Amino acid sequence: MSGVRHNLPPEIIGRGTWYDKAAKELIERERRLGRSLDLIRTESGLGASGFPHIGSLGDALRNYAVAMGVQVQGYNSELIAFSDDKDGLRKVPAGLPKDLERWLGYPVSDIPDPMGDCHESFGAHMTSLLLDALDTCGAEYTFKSGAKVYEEGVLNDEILALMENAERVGEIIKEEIGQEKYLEALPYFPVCESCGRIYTTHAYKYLPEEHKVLYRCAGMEVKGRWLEGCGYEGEVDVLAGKGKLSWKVEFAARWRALDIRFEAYGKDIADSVRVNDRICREILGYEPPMHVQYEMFLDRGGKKISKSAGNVFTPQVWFRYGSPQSLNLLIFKRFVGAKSGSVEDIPPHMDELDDLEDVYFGRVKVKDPKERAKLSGLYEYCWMLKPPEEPSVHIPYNLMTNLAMVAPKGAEARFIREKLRDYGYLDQGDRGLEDRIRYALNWSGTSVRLA
RNA sequence: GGGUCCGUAGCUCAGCAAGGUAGAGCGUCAGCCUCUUAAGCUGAGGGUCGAGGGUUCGAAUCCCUCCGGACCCGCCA
Repeated sequence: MSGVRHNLPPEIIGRGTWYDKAAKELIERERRLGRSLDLIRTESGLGASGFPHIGSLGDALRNYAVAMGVQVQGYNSELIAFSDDKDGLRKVPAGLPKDLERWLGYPVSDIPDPMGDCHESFGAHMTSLLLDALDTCGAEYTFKSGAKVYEEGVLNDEILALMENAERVGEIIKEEIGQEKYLEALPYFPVCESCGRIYTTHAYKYLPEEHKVLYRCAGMEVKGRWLEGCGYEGEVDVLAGKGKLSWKVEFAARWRALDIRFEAYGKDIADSVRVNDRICREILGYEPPMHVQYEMFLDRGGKKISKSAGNVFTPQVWFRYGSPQSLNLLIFKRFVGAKSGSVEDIPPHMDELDDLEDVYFGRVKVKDPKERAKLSGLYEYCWMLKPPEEPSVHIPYNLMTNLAMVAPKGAEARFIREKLRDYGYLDQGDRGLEDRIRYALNWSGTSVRLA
């Protein structure tokens, strides 16, 4: 038996992807913890204080993918999409009127919609952009508004526990990240009763009998800029939904109140998650959800995508040039690694999705069963486990854009279709061709304008 | 100060979860095809997998150390 392979042939888990492995680990962990397996929830926090970019969508989709993996294993799951719309406005997003500055520090759910009166608030508008993208991508979720959650008192048990143990909370925060602020301050931001802002208040004393905090509107430095408080001294019932928990403890409260079992997060909030894990376990007595940390989306130059740098790349931009499934592919194909997110990524992902489709439909043979399962499974995840019955027509994206660029004005679609027929691309049908033509025309139109 | 990721062909990267004969695209070169196009097809060349150690019958893959590059946190969220 010398020289033989000692490894047993690997069992393929679920659809063979990373998500299936993670889902299996998650279920095993829950089983070990002795918790109910009736409904396994994952969560994603939706930023509501700026235009959602590709990274915001990525967070939600990754967490949704793990929920799908749980379903593949035969269990019920659900993604909670939690809008952080009780957060204050810290900065006026690029592209919006400067006079929004007067709303800095106000909860985004209290600021009027600056983009017409189509939504009930600034936060609602931003949130809806992200939810639209999730819908387009085919994700299913249960939506929660942070502001409403506070109003409805969903987190009240947790808020009481945190206030009553505020001293211990402060110690944990100091131990984990060295920040001493919460040795003094309570981890709660009241909305100032006088001026309406949330980031200018400083909660300094808790009255347990009345479950109220005393605060003063003292001002705070936000994003390198001093937000002057109005000086008001007041008190607020922490169970009345007139404020919010600091992020240092809010995750923990959400996890327990909403019974969250898994949450992936970007490395920018790694410290916060570490603190929240301890708060959740030690103060709230709830074993925190399983976590996986992922890398941020970077642009082609390796820079963090930021609104101020002007390299914002939104899901809506992607959908102009590529299919929702190709965007899902960008997000799903690697979970933890760094990745770029720019328009340059669209053509290769459109082509790569075609390759995966060939594997899924057996038109391309992959010898290694593990490899085949992984590629085929990735394809299914890109379609949110609802892949089409028939493959679409496959045409290299570059060819499409090339034809689009030379097509005569006014007859582009007909020209492209005729050329493709001549080239023999349409012999097997033209399923999905209309979309591909639209993407290519959008692409070439933009390229021409840029040139 | 704390943490994460990356380093594989000229370029951009995949492969690493779950160890089993180093891959793709682009570029280059040779040829073919085509109604001119950043189009298409066939083939070729090209890599001590950042360095060193460890585990192993076997390491790009797992572990440790180091080097180089980048990012995040140390305000707030």
